[in-house]
Amino acid sequence: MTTQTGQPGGAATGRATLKDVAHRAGVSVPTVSRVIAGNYPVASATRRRVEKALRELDYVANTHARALRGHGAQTVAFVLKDVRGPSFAEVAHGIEEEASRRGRLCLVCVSGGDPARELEAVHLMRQQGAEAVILIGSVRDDEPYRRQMSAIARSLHQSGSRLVLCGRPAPGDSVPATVVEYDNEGGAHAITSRLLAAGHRRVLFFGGDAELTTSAERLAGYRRALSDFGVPFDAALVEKVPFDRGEAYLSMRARLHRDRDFTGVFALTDAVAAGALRALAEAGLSVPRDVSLVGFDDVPPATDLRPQLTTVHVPYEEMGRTAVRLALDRRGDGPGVPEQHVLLGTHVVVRESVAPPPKAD
Amino acid sequence: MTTQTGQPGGAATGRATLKDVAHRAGVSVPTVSRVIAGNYPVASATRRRVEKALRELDYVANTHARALRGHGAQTVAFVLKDVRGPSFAEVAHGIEEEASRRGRLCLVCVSGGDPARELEAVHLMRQQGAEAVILIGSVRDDEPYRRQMSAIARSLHQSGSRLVLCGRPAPGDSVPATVVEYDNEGGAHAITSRLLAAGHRRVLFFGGDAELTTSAERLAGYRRALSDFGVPFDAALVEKVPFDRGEAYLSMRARLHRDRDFTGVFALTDAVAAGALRALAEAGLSVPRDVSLVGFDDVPPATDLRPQLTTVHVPYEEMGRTAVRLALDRRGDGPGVPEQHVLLGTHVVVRESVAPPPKAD
DNA sequence: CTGTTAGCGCCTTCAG
DNA sequence: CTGAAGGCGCTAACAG
Repeated sequence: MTTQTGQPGGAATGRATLKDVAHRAGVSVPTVSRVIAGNYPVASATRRRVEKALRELDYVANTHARALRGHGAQTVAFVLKDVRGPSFAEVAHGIEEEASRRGRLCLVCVSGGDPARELEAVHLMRQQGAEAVILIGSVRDDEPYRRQMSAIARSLHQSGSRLVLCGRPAPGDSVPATVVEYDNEGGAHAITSRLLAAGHRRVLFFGGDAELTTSAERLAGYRRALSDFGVPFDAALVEKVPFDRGEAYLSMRARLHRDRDFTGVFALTDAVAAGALRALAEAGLSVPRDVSLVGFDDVPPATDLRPQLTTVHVPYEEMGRTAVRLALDRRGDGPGVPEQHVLLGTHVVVRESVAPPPKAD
Repeated sequence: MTTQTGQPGGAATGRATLKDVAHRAGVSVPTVSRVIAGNYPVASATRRRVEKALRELDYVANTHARALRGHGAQTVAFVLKDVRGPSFAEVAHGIEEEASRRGRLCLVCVSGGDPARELEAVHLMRQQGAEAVILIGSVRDDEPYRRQMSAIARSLHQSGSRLVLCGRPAPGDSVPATVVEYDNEGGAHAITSRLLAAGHRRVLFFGGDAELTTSAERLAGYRRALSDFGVPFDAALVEKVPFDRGEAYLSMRARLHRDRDFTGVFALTDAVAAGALRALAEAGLSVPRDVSLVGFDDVPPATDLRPQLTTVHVPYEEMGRTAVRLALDRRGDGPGVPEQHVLLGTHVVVRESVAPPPKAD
């Protein structure tokens, strides 16, 4: 590595170091360092020579050496299930924008929804000394989850970093973590209420693995709305289907083959709604004339559907931005009052997919 | 930092270091290192004590120190315009999957399409000593671009890293960069030919900034198809519109207001097609009965459109994977034969949005 | 089997 | 204004 030829300045291979630059400029290493930092007096003749050498050798500082020396790595890390999901992508975008606004680089990992992979990713990020580790998306909220998150939060906290939980529940009180959630239950309540207010009484809750917090919370909102309207809950109207548009299509097709005992559908996500819509259309059912349909997420493709989807807006991008902001601004606080919890609002976006149920009930 | 209390093992703040662990286990630092590496004989009694201390102190290695010591940072870096674009997201996913399969962490930056921001990102990534720097997406292929990319490629190459250009042209020959492109021109030719073969003669080329390579190449394919079918090119049938669905909608609405002098539309991307479709539908034009419409990209939401979009499939995810694979496998090669160039194939996916033009021509 | 020594690239004292 | 010395955390050589 560097110049082992004895000849100063004849960089052979590898990146040029301060030493190489110093040799070439005929000065000492600290002088070069000072020219770069610019926060110390250096004779302008010297400075010019150094700057020339810097340019000629195409010098770039070594972040690792810098991180080792003092100021840790200026990085923000995050883990998500899959960047291809539009809602995840929005969160990621928010994180990246806010991080880069603050001069930070981002580390990403995808977990594919596998908790073990997520843990592994966290481990790598811890090794990197990331300033914040942001974990995104729904989980099974069980004991192991809480225990693990608490442990991670504490480890990170102790090493001067911060765990941020985004769109997933806090693992318990007095755990030094930042939690940024959005109002799943409220959004689900509001959108279900729309359907109910329009006169629907048989509303299919379509999609979701009840084990996952997102599904559970949306289901809870659905049930509360039902109860507000005095409509009894019917377990037969809860259809369990994966998050995916293709699966959703198949699932709705099967359901329609079995029965059509509903006039409204609350799809767990916009993508699921898209799949459902296709099955509905193929079955000769018109939305919203025969069946009303709503989604959740308000991702851009929701406006490409015909009819355009009435759905719940979730501030995903803001969630990402907030995660970074809170984690970074909180740095330097002592161990006092370590928890932080933010709940972002959601709201219904009315478009074209809801109408009163058909008369012939 | 670390344990300055004099009391061994009483880690106060900051992450535990090998020294802390060594103190607590009553051994020397290298011994701990050896236990961790596991590639050296250590007495099992000692090993157990060390492992206990490791656990108790919640030790994690410091990547920066490791990177500094020898084997550089095990990271792959990439820059893209915006993760929210489905096609970009697919590339990103391919990169992340392949990188994590090889135990690498990913560094990301978004540029917003601004070359200056992109350059800045590259600089940061160079400082990080990333094993590969992958630049994704369309560019203006001018002299400054080529010069800059060549310079970056050479710098990176010299420091043992690698520049990968993904979905953008090579900056010239004998530049030590890896280029992974896909066949824009061929895809555009094929899909335009579909329209032409169905009998269309007035095909609107809808969307795109001709300055950008992607647009230019797709336009070239369109023109070649025209020429193959003996249809004269008409500049009035080239509508310049941004990549965005919303802009596309507005643009198509305006166009339809002006004239309807076409029976087929080749939208530059699926998102643009979605916007166009909406305007078409609102104008009372049925696709494909009145107008045929095709897109490019074959992203998942293309199947949510009604009718489902006939489009060109682009292997975005594979592009990402290939980028990582080539960059990492090529490491250790000498300076000989440094260029690498891969052109991935594209193909038409026939769905429902193309039909013969209406009879009443 | 284990400890001592040295140095990766950088920056911050401290002396000139 | 500039150089010499030391150390961040880790690992690879060498001793013992």
